[in-house]
This record gives sequence, C-alpha cells and structure tokens, in this order.
Amino acid sequence: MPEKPAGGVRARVRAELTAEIKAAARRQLATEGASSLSLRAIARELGMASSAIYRYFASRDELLTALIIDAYEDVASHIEAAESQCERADHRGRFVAIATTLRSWAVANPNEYALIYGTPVPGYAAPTDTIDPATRVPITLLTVLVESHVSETSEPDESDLGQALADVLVFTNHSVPADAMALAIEAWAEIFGLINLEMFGHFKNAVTNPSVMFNHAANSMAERILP
Amino acid sequence: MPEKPAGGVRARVRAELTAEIKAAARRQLATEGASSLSLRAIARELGMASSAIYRYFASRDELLTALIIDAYEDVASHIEAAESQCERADHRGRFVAIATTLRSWAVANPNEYALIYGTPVPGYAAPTDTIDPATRVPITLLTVLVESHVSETSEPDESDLGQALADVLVFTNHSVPADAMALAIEAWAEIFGLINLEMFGHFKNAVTNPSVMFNHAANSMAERILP
DNA sequence: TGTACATCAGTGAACGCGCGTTCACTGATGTAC
DNA sequence: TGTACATCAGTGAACGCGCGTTCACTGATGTAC
Repeated sequence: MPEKPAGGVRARVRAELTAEIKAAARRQLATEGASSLSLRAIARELGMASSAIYRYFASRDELLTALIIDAYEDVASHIEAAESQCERADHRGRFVAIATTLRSWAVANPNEYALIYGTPVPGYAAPTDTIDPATRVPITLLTVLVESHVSETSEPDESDLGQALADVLVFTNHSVPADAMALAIEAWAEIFGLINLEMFGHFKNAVTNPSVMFNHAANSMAERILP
Repeated sequence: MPEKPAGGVRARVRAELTAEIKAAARRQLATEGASSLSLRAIARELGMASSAIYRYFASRDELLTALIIDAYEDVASHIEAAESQCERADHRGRFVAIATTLRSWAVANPNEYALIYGTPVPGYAAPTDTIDPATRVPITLLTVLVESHVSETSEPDESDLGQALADVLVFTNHSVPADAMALAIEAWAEIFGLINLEMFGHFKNAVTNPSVMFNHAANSMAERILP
C-alpha cells in the first residue's frame, strides 16, 4: 500500500489536477505562445468548466508564473545533475557539461526555453518568486569559475570594466579578476546566442549541423575562459 | 513647387497613410507584443474604421510581414552605413562597428529587435520575401571575414566541423577555413546573446553597465576572430 | 474646358468567434465530537 | 461508530470586453474624350 500522502486523498487529487492543468498549459505554449495562453482552452482540454481553473490558480498570470518557475527549476536540475557527475577539478569538463546540457534541454523543451529565455511576455511582470529559481543556472556556472580561480583573491577593481561588472564581482567576493569575469560572461552570452539562433531559425542555410557546431563552441569556450 | 510624385496625389496620400499605419503598429508592438498586434486598435488610434485598414494591408499577417521587412532593412542600413565608414583594411574596426551598431540599434528599437530576433510570433510563418532583407546583416559580417582571409583558398573541408558548417562554407566559396568560420559564428552568436540577455532582463544584478561590457566584448571578439 | 465614367478610400453594421473573471449554486469529501 | 457541520471542487450562466474579416454602400478623386 502506498504511503498516505500528507493531507489525505483530497490533497493528492488536488496536486494531480494542478499538474494536469500545468501540463495542458505547457502543451498550449507550443502552438500558441505564452502571450495567448488561454485558461478557457485549458479547461476545454481538461473537460471542465473554465471557472474551475480558479480553484487552482487565482489568475492567468499566476499560472504563467508557475510555469516559469517550473521551467527554471527543471533546467537547473538537469544542469546541476550533469555538472555534478564531473570530477571537481575538471573545470573545463564541468563547463562543457553545463553548456551542452543547457542546449539539449532547450532542444527537448523549446516552449519552456522560449518562456524563460525568449522575449518576455508583454504585460506580464515576473514576481519576485521567480528570481531564486532563475539564478540557479548562472550560479552553477559562476561556481565553476570561482573554483578555477581559487588561489587568487583581489581587491575591488576600479577600472571601467571592473565597475561595469560590479554586481557580479561583488557577488563572487572579488575572487575572479574583471577580465576573466568578462570572458565568462561572453561565454554565457554565446551559449544563449547559439541556442537562440538555432531555435529561432536563424541558422537556416548557414549552420547545417547545429549540434556539432555547439559542441565545438563549448570546448572552444572552455579553453578560452578556464585555466 | 515640389515634384509631382509618380502616380499623383492619391498615390502620395496612400503611401503616407501606409506609413502611418505601420508607425501605429510599431507603437503597439511596444506595449502589446507582436502576437497581440490588433488591427482594430491601430484603426482606433488613427481615427478610422477598422475595415479601412484592409485598403492598405490584405490581412494582419501581411502587416506583420511589412513590419518585419522594414525592421530588417532598417538594421541593415544602419549597420552598412557604420561599417562603410571604416578603412577597408581595418577588418577589426569594421567588425566592431557592425557589432556596436547592432546593439545600439537594438537599444533604440527594442520592439523591432524583438520582432526579428526574438521568439518568433506563434502561428505566423514568415513568407519568402523576408529572406533577402534578413540576410543583409549576416552578409555584411561574412564579407569582412572573407576579406580578411583573402589570400587563402581551400577545398571543401570534409571534417565533422566542415560538414556541420557546409552551407555557409559553400556560400563563401570555401575561402574561409572551417575553424575560422566556427569562431566567427561563435562571435555572431555572442553578439546576439549579449543583446538578448541585456534586453530581456537577464543582466539584472550581474552586469551593471551593459554598454561597457558590450564594447569590451566586441573588441575581444575582433581580436579573437580576425587576423 | 467640360462632361461621363471608372476607380478608389473610407464607412458602419454585421458575423462569428474568443477571452478572463465573478457569482450563486450543488454536491461530495473531510473533520470534530 | 455515527452524526452534524464545515470545507472545498466543480458547475453553468453571465458580464463586458476584444478580435479579424466581409460586405454593401457613399462620396470623392482621377481619367478619357
């Protein structure tokens, strides 16, 4: 007999239906895009009255927020899992694992990818509870960077570049020099740039095999940014 | 007396109103996003009946297409103008001009940028007349790359990377080695990645001054990809 | 130069559709005694 | 163990709104003779 879940049957059914609503919503993202996500269409697909959705989500925006948080948590879990399989000292391997896992997650979940890394949904202001999930992925990368610079500690960098990157340099406690941080941000941007170009159709008639291109680039970046 | 435009007064008025409709549409993109671009709202803003728009555009999609083509032409013109001011032999200068002009155009025209380089509008299939305008910008970059490799000519590259980049290598007539082309595509992706991250809010609490970061990166890329 | 006709821009009503959200309600499930 | 009451899920109608597109129409502008 399975364990009785906390809160009893009602709570379990509730959790299941909540998940079903989100699943239907995700399916809708695929064909309609986030900005025309429709509660009524979801209700229709689930065979329930449209007003019933309101027992689970107070509004359309709240459902969107839940989808966004789920997506961030999902990429982050995939990436952390892949990265944790590498030798701790193999910084380049860890970087490549992060990059390639990010791409393969995006290819497998294009709608969720567009939801969190594509054009923001107009008129939707992300509430603060999306911040923490959103930072898990960049923090994984920053950790690799910081660990690869473990011996160096420096004072705040007053150069133009140091000031331009002040927020993230403070975040890493000035353990990474500004120019190394800049290189890492360049790599970070490149990863998203490659994925965006591929997913949004800009590699047509140019890059024949995006996967090979991406892996090549990931290794090239790892060499460039990590000692 | 101004020259009589071809087609007479009626044609001129028609061209002006067409431009006004597009201008109103562009204004709407800012607040609503491309997928909820509304012909009725445009008509309302222009003080005309919604059916009148159909004298100028056969459908909502046709208006969208016109906006997309205009946006591509506009970036391309800006970039070509900036690039043409550089010494022909100054390949790095030309690259930096392309990159920084692309960013400043994006910052100045965020809606048009999102329209052409952001998440595609769901349910909208770009017709073939958008292809030519879309290629002007990449071709400007490719030209710099090809000219900087002018002395080298090589055979088709049969390596994995060579095959992965086959389309663009053929396009440049195999005058650029595959690994150099890969570096250029990496830079290309990085440019869009940096702009996307900045414009879509992912630099919050990380990059304090995106403009300084971008200029630094543009120079760093130029050194990396051009001899 | 004037007239007759064709072209075109713009109107306003209508069709048929979709949406988010609220509300009073029914009936089932859970809880306290 | 049984009963009374509270909680909650789900319903269906309604409000008030928006949309793209079509159509028959009016009236002004352009063109040919």
